[in-house]
This record gives sequence, C-alpha cells and structure tokens, in this order.
Amino acid sequence: MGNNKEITNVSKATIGRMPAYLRYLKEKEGAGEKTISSTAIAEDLRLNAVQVRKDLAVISSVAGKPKLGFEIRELIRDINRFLGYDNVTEAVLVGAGGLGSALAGYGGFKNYGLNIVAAFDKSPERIGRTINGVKIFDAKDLTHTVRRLNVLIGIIAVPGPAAQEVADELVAGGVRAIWNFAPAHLALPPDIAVKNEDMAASLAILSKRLAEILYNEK
Amino acid sequence: MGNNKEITNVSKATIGRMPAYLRYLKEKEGAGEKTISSTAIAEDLRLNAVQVRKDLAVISSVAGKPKLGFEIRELIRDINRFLGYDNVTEAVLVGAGGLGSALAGYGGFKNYGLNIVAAFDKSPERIGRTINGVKIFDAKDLTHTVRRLNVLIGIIAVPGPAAQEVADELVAGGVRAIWNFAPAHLALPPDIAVKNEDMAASLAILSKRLAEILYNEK
DNA sequence: TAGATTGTTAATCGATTAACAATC
DNA sequence: TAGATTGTTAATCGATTAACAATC
Repeated sequence: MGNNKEITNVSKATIGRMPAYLRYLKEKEGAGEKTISSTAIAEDLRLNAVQVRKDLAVISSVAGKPKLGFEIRELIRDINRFLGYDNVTEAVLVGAGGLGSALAGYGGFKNYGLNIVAAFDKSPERIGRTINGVKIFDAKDLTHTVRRLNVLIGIIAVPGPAAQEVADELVAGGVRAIWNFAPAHLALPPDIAVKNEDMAASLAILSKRLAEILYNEK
Repeated sequence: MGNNKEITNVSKATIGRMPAYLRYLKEKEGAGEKTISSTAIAEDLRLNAVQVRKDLAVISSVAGKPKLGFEIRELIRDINRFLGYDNVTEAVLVGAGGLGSALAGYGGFKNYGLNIVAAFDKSPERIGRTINGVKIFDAKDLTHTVRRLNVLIGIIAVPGPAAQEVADELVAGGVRAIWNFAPAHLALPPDIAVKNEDMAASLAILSKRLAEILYNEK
C-alpha cells in the first residue's frame, strides 16, 4: 500500500487532505475540465493556495505550469498512486453489530484500497451469516484465522471494554495496523499503526465550535 | 452545550483529548481510586505529562496537589461540565442506510450530550420505520421539520453526491452545526460549524503509517 | 507583451515538550 | 525533612501563511 519513494516526510495533515483533493479532481474531470489551478482548488475547498501547491508538490510527478495550472488527469493518477488505491490491502473486521455491519456493508472501501475479507463476532446469532459477501466467523478463532489469512489490517468495531483484548488478539495474529472505532484507548507496541476513530472527540470539537458560534452572535 | 466561561481559547487538540481523559478517569474511579497524577495519566494514555497538566488546567476548577495529584471525582465532574455532557442537545439524522442506521441505533450518544430526535430518508421502504426509538421521516420534509423542532445539529449520513443538498436544507431549517459522515466537501456559510468524519482521510493516514512501519523494518 | 500562476524562501502561528522553581 | 508532583516560563517543533522572483 502506498509507494516507497514518498513514504517519508509527508505530514499527516497533507496525507489527510489527499482524499478530498482526489474527490474534487474527479468531480472536475467528470465535468469535462482538463486543467485546474491551485488557487481554484483552494477557493473551492476553503484552503490556502500555497498549502494546496505544497501538497500537490509532494505527490505530483509533473510540475504545474504558470498561467495554466495542473493537469487534472495527471493529478488524479498521482494521488491514486500515492494513496495506494491501485493495489488493494486486505483487512478483517471485528464486531458485527450496528457499526460493524455498516462497515462491512459499505462497498466503498475497495475504492480506497481496502478489502474486508472476513468479519468476527462472538454472538452465536451473527456467526455464520454474511454481510455484503463478508462472512462472519467466531471471534474465538480470531488470532488463528488472521494469521492464516496473512492479514495486515484489523478494524475494531466492538464495545469499548472489549477493544483492548481484540486488539491484542489481532496483534498476536500478525496484524500491523489497527483502525479503531471503539471508544477506548488501546495500549499497543510502538511498531503497530493505530488510527482511532473517536466519535466522542469529534462531537466534542463540533459542540464547542457550535457553542462558540452561538455565544459570539449574542 | 458547554460552558461559556471556557468557550474561548481552548485548542481543538485539547478539546479532542477530553473524552479520552474522561473514559480513563471513569475507569480509575470504577477501580476504586481516589486521586491520580498527571504522570500516571500521561504514561497510560501515551501522552506527555506537561500536556496532560495543561489540558487539565483548562477544565479543572481545582488545582492538583503536589505529591498527591488530582481528585478523580472532581476531574470527572469538571470534564463532564466542560464537554456539556450534562445538558443534552437535540440532533436530526439524515440518511438511514447502513451507517445512518448504525448511528441511530447506537444508544451511546446520549452519554455524550447528543439526542437524535428524528431521522430522514427518501426511500419509501425506510420512511415510517423506527430505529431504536428514532422515527424515519420523509426527507422532503427536512427543512420544515428541522425548523419546527428547533434542532441545532444535523448529522449527514447520505451518499456523497447528495450531501451538499442535504446540508443546504439543514441550514435552511436553522441548523447551526453539521456532523458530516458523507465523503464530500461541504460549502457552507462561515457561521455554521462543520465536522467532517472523513473515513478516507483516516484510512489514508493509517495506510501510510503502516507502509512506513513495514518499510523501516526491512 | 502582460498577467495569472507557479515554486520557494522567510515569517508566523499554534501546539508540544523541556527546564525548573514552588510546595504539599 | 525528602522527594514526588505541581504549575509556569522558555525552547522547540511542525504546519500554515505571506512575500516574491521566475515563467509560460
């Protein structure tokens, strides 16, 4: 996943903006446009134009042209390559409740280079069922199956208190990256990549911003 | 939601860490502990101790005591108050597909001061159904109903291409904050709070980190 | 050509971390 | 008392933004 050449020295912030650029550029391409300027991107995406240029410089194999801007088609190709969307990585999902089912049912991850090859749950009613082609296995076989399938990414969608144990089992099975949707902090070795999808944190930031807006207008 | 006194000058990063502190402190309280030091919190949550102290200074009504640390019970009370978890704000959800259903079905938002009072969808099979006590209404009544209910927060869980229109309707109905789960950039007035839950961005950051880890160990 | 747009260097901003005196 | 821990000031780090010469 991703490309060795660009692995180092790209900030998280820059990486995080890439999918938004990609969506935007595809939209423009769909509308029949051929080139785009950093100033136009910046205006539409509410970013700073210099920031856009620096971001594009990181991934672009071809420089922009003064007066013209960037080739949309080339940018799309380069971002796809940078994000590793052209070669798919396999993942397992743990927890097939509401959120887990939604994640398994969402077909769109394949476009993001992620393929969920198996799900796990400990509830007997769920084990054996299939969601959008993803079969649910017994969670007690987690470590073993992950190892057998040689999967590198684990997605955790279990209740908070169960998350640490699941994470340990995933790591024991050889997983090297964990996408954690459970409201829990995971203690893991430093050579395991973790991304917490902390809804409570997001909501807190949104709420505070709302409070600020309401406060300021009075 | 939130407390006027602390509205200004608290960084997003600090706000975002508060829910994690809260979870951690509740765990410690549940284990019967009375006080905790910033160094202990920092170690367990893999943060810097100075950062923890600065964060706590923002929300704490009582100073920590040298040698002893902080009163867990007081910290919990203060964080709850800071995050506005004691007074609930109402929200509507738009999109009752996989992710939308999962969000409606998740009862936990009430603990975060958020109450989903209605859902909307345009699919006839979904309209009229109820998920975990949340009734699904026809999306064509969105603006009208939002206005009538006086709701300030809208949650968007529709497919990307539909998101901008939904956002406009929410704003037309008087919503002041939007929690966006759709893979789309929203163009909105500056006095509307927006928090994008960009799964593609998260996944990109995780994938790059994984690639880096794998690259470094060879 | 003229001017829109690029890429880069320097300045600014914001957040994290280090250093350290105060104190229970 | 001694030392763990606090709160604060200063230094560092990282990312964003401003300034500007180069150029198609």
